[in-house]
Amino acid sequence: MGRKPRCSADGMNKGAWTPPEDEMLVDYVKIHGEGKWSNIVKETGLKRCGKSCRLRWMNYLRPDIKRGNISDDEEDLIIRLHKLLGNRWSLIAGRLPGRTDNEIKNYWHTNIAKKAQRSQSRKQPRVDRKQIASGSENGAAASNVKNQTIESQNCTTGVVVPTTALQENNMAQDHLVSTLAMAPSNTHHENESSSKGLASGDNDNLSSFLMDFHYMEDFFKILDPDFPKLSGLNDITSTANHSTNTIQVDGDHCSVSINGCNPREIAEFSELLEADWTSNKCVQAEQGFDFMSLLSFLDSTDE
DNA sequence: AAGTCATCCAACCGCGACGGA
DNA sequence: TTCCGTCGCGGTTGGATGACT
Repeated sequence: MGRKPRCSADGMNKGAWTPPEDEMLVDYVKIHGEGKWSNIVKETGLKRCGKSCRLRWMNYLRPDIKRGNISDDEEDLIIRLHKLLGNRWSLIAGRLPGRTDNEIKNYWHTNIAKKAQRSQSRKQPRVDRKQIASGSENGAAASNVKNQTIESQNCTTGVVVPTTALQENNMAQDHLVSTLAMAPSNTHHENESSSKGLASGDNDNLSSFLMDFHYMEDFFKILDPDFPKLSGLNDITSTANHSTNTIQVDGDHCSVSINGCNPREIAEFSELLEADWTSNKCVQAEQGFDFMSLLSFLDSTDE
């Protein structure tokens, strides 16, 4: 694939942006809108590569950027979403209006991860980043420590609790809804969610269906900015043929079938499930979706 | 006051995905 | 189908700044 030369390779500026450069970029975006970043260089003479322009705009110049400290609520949301999505910072940022993926990523590494590290292992020696960068033996050891920390954040508890009892699943679903009740303000969760259990008799299908979409309504609301078609779940589930909307486990592979969703959305969602959920044993082939395991997964923080 | 250490965060880099020719 | 240009993402770096001695 033809890779463009690095920004520094053709006389482009590097480092911190100056106010005039910011101004040029803002003016350009005002007129032409976002995108076509590579054209900025040609059309404005700004000595920054398109990539750098995009980054500057997305992370700093965008008018809807929220400044200031991450609130407790936002931190809580980040932690929960990270459990669910892993290091998919852009997805997480999509649920925090005004926050950027870079900001959240930085916040995670400087605050949340640190908290986890402290609580996980007070015995670990302090990690000097310079040592890590040096590649020395000590640096390698420090790097290992760092990796361990990161792994500890990527919760891998995944204790699979056998969940055959209907009541248990209902309780789990209630918990799930409340656990995930941190969607953007445009969504809210009603107590009625708890009534969407398996008591309808659908549990006969548990062996083949991961879940019925009735039970995942709240979850999909959270995902809706990325899977917009899923946000119409109310419509889907209110119809009699909702049984055609399925998430199914076949061996180690998740497959998703959703009416009205384009293949790409479905593929992305399938990938999410497979990468983040199946790997954490929240779902198991031939056993259906295990709410209790997901809850264990969500709750198994390293606090 | 000066030097050192620790922290934060803006910016860079490499890679994969995607779309158009 | 292949190639190329572009975009977007996640990991990483390093300069600026504050805290500490």
